[in-house]
Amino acid sequence: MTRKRIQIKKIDNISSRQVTFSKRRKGLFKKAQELSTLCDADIALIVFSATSKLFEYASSSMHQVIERHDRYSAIHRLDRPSIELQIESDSNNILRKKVEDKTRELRQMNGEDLQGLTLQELQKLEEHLKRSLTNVSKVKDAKFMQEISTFKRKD
Amino acid sequence: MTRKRIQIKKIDNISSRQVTFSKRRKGLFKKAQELSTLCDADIALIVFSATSKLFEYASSSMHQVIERHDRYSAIHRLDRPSIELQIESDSNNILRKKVEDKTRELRQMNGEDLQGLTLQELQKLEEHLKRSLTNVSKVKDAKFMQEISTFKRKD
DNA sequence: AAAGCTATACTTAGCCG
DNA sequence: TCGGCTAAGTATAGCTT
Repeated sequence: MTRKRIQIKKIDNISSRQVTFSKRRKGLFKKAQELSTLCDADIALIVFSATSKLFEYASSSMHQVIERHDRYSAIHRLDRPSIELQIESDSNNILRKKVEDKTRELRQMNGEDLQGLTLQELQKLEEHLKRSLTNVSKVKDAKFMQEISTFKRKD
Repeated sequence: MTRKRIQIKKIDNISSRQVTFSKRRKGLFKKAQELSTLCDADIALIVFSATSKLFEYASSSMHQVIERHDRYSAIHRLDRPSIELQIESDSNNILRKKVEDKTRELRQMNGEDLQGLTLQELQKLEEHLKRSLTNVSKVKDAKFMQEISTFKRKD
């Protein structure tokens, strides 16, 4: 039990340091991913353990965020050949693509980013939203009636 | 007061999204620095806001951590595929979670899987869909008028 | 050493000025 | 918009298994 408040300084005991590292690392990565989702931020997190093991998280792709950071920082680093060698895993690429697609779909379902769509696509989207709305309203009304009758029965 | 638990999905309201971004970003950076101190880890954290502003933290130097990351990636990709697989599976899990979240959100936007929602949530979803529909209709009508006038000009 | 528990510390969503 | 508040949600230190 966290029955004590701890000081933020290097933990002496090696095994409890490792346990804490693993727990807090997990928490940190979770927070990073939550921030990215909640606020639509692009995040890269690189963690090297004291034993030089690498753990990383990137909301889009590590390569992309680092490149973007470099550009933003306006630091000239022409000698970065190693990064070009990075071959993303197929599985990651597929998942990333999936996230990208669903993000775009959600945006359009929200009525954003519509300028690229054709008239036909817009009509289809409009029909889709009407059907969704009808469904949601139906379920909501049913729920409402249900709550009313539950309330009445209590009298 | 945090009197409610929130869903991890993009926050609709822009100003509360910005407030949350600023608060959680601060928390994330604090956690990163604590982990670094407690466990002697070397950490780099890069955050781009939705408006493309850069926020960064590095326990040593950003440049150094990125270089180290590149070296590690390059070396271990060649020599130690097992560690790469470990990292990949972490990253895959996060991506999978993201796909899952977005899939659920899309289903609800489609008017499916609504039985778990409260009356309040259903009302909110209904309002959301109405706003989206209004937007889409507006863009569609504008496009329609535009195409009509293009057509007329051709005669 | 790894996994699980829980009391406590910490974080934060929604509100107010 | 901003900074501060606080109830409620979440993370985790130290313990147990």
